[in-house]
Amino acid sequence: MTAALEKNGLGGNPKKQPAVTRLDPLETEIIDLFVQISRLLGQPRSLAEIYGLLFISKEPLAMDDLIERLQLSKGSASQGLKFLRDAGAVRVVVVPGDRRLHYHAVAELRNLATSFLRDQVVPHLENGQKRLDRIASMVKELPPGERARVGGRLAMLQSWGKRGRRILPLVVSVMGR
Amino acid sequence: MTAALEKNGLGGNPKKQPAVTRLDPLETEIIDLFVQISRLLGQPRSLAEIYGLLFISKEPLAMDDLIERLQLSKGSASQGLKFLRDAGAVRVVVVPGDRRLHYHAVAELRNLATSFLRDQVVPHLENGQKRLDRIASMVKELPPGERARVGGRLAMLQSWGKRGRRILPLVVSVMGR
DNA sequence: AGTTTTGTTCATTTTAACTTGAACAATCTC
DNA sequence: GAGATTGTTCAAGTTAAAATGAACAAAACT
Repeated sequence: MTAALEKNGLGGNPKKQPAVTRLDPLETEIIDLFVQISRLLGQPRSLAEIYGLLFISKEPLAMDDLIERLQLSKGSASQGLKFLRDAGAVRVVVVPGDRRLHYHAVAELRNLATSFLRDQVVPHLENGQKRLDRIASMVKELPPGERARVGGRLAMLQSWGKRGRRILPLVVSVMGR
Repeated sequence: MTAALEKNGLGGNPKKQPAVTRLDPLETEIIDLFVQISRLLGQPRSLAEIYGLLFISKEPLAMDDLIERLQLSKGSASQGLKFLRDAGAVRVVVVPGDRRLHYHAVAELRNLATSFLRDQVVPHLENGQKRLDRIASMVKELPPGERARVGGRLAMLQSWGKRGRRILPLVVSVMGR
């Protein structure tokens, strides 16, 4: 265990180092909320912790800060921030006089929803569409009896896909503004 | 042995054992489609396999059939069917002259979407709402300066929750009929 | 140039979720 | 009522996803 995060007492810790600035109860509660959301959306916990802390922090934070306060490994922090950057959920902030990159949370729900759909949902739907096309061509080869029955099921699946795709703009519009 | 799953096409395999009544390519493809959807929705693969095979099967299938054709353990099959039953995604069919329960897939998208939302999404939202209330009461205790800033963030979260809940009926209506 | 700071990558370890199968219960058959 | 059939439960095992941390690269000081 690295010295940096050695002691972490809940009991008051001396002045000295900026030290293990523990999360206060409100921060903890907010982060837990994001962790819960991340489970619903199937995203890893560390992402939620990072985003959550950035969301509630007054000042932009550097990777160091996140590592210390959330007790993350360097690797998790780096990868998590990369993901959140790519998803447009956090933005880099340059703090004068500090070489480290800082981050703040993008809090516009519309942006978040849009990029989540674009990155996590749309690819699945497209992939599913390809698979459906393949299935459709297999069904054509079936003997007539089978073809009728299986064709009915196929039609259902196709309609599901269509409805799924119809939902997307709707979601965006409700999240919008 | 039920007649339903006897034939197996694919390179003829000797008589003797009923053997691994393998899935034909179309069944495989359909099941894979459901497996993919299950990943998007964060449900276990075995659920998708069971539902997928029932979805495309002409006749209702017994647990035995599922175990044999999907190579599942008894435990997975039993638990998977229980879950699907509870979720309203499959229904029990009594086949005269066979003591075993059989199952067929409920294919109405509206039903599926509704019970998915009810079981998997709504509880999260309610839980989140409770957490938000707890957070709101913590924010009240804050010194005025902090309270203003944090209050702004809190308001955002509350509005996210509201929008989330507004989406639900919308989804149901688009999936409906 | 050398040293320190900042950040990324990726092979390994850990964790949480899923699956397994043996024990058990309930019901039917003879 | 002994044995077979059908189905459930749950402790233990397996597996896939996520976290770790050491090695590395790039840039910024001195």
